[in-house]
Amino acid sequence: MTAKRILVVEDEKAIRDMIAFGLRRAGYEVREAQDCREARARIVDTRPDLMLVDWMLPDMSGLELTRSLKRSKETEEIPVILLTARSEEQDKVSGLEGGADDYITKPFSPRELLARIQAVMRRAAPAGAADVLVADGLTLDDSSHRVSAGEREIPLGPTEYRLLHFFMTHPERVFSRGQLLDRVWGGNTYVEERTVDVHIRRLRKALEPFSLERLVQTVRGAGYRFSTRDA
Amino acid sequence: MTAKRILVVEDEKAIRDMIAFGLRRAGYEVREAQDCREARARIVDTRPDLMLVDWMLPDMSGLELTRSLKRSKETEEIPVILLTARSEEQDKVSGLEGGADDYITKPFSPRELLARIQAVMRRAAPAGAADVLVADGLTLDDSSHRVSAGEREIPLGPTEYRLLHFFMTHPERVFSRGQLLDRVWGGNTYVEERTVDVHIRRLRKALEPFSLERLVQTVRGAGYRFSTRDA
DNA sequence: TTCGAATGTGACAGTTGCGTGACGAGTTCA
DNA sequence: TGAACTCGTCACGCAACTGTCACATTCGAA
Repeated sequence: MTAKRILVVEDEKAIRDMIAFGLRRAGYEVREAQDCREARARIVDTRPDLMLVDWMLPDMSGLELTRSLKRSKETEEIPVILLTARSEEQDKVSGLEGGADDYITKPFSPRELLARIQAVMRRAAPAGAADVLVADGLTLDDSSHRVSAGEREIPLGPTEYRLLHFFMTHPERVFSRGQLLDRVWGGNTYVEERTVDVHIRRLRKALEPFSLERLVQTVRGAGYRFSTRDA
Repeated sequence: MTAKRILVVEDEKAIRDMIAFGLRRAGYEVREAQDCREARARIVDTRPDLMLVDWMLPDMSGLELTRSLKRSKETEEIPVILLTARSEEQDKVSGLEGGADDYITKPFSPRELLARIQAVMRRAAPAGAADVLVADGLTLDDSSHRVSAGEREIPLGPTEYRLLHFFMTHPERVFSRGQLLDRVWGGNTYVEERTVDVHIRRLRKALEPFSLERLVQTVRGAGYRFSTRDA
């Protein structure tokens, strides 16, 4: 897993440096911005995983920035933690109403900051909805992370599991190698397309002992398909 | 087992939010009230399993509220934990005399709060209603805080106990390290995710002499799972 | 049938994830 | 006060997993 990127929007350089220092030590990749205008530029070119935004900024309040981010489809999913100087109750209320995911009052300990960041990021990762998928004799229970044929469990590696999960949630459809890389591996990984073949092979091999390999079908010239109907 | 309901009675919104936030992340259902009047309304319509009551409230002191609750048949069984700003011995004494089940001074850590809540709920559980969890040869008796295999008791540290308890109340499900930190350690703590591994290890080690370590299973790339079915 | 392109398959080396023992700091209890 | 716990972190090592390659096989168009 690559390092998470955090964008720190804070006008006071001293504070910004301190925060950045602490975050880098904790293994995050840090980008900085002095004001809202610069923040917007950074958002576009670094696509941060989380933002720390000071309440008081020279050009526009952090709250307004947050609000406007949450209004845009592009940016609404980026979690925001607001930094405020005083623990004014009113601020907190409007901060959360404005769409911030958490707030923290200065002064704060590095540990507290890290705790909030971790908590917010965890929350941002949504819990899956569909739980038990069934196709022919094959069952995939996502909550227990088990795949089985009847009573017998089928051991799968992480990638094979994700691949099968994707297929079972999108049955009867052909996906090109490129599409599979996007949706199963994740948009910004670069691996050879033929790598997909290998994992298809591994998945089939795991299904073989149960004669279920026919569920994973090759569509020559197009890609692969998961289907209960025979090819 | 459905989620336990906790009613938080605290006038300062900031503190209330923080507490509620932590409790929700730990899996509780949280209701909030700003003062004693509102608290009474919530008690009636939500029947909480436990109450957290601030000492200083605008309309009536938390102590008085507690006293009056303990006088009524309807409400005397609801456990109450008092929150106070200072750790004055005097307060503590009168707090407990007033019928509170426990007492915690601000500031407190999320884990401390969770620990007290669990302890109080355990104590409050009616003696007869054995909340004993069993899985294979393993028994966890929450009322006596004992874990045993057959006749032999298994010694566990506090964290290992909470971990096992959480697992046994959520069997057959995979939890990531992050989720475990949320639900076992408490929502706002920052510790390395690998710390979970170490406690898993300690738990397994304690179960080893009874060949029960297989109940705690690793799901590579996903987290850990408690299951009686073999991996 | 033949040939080139697409796909299947086994092996390999680098990487990652997890298990494990050790250690220092902080707590609790006698 | 000191001994016994407990906790979080670290470093090391192994086993599982990953991506890539080379070679084999299959398919379809001509």
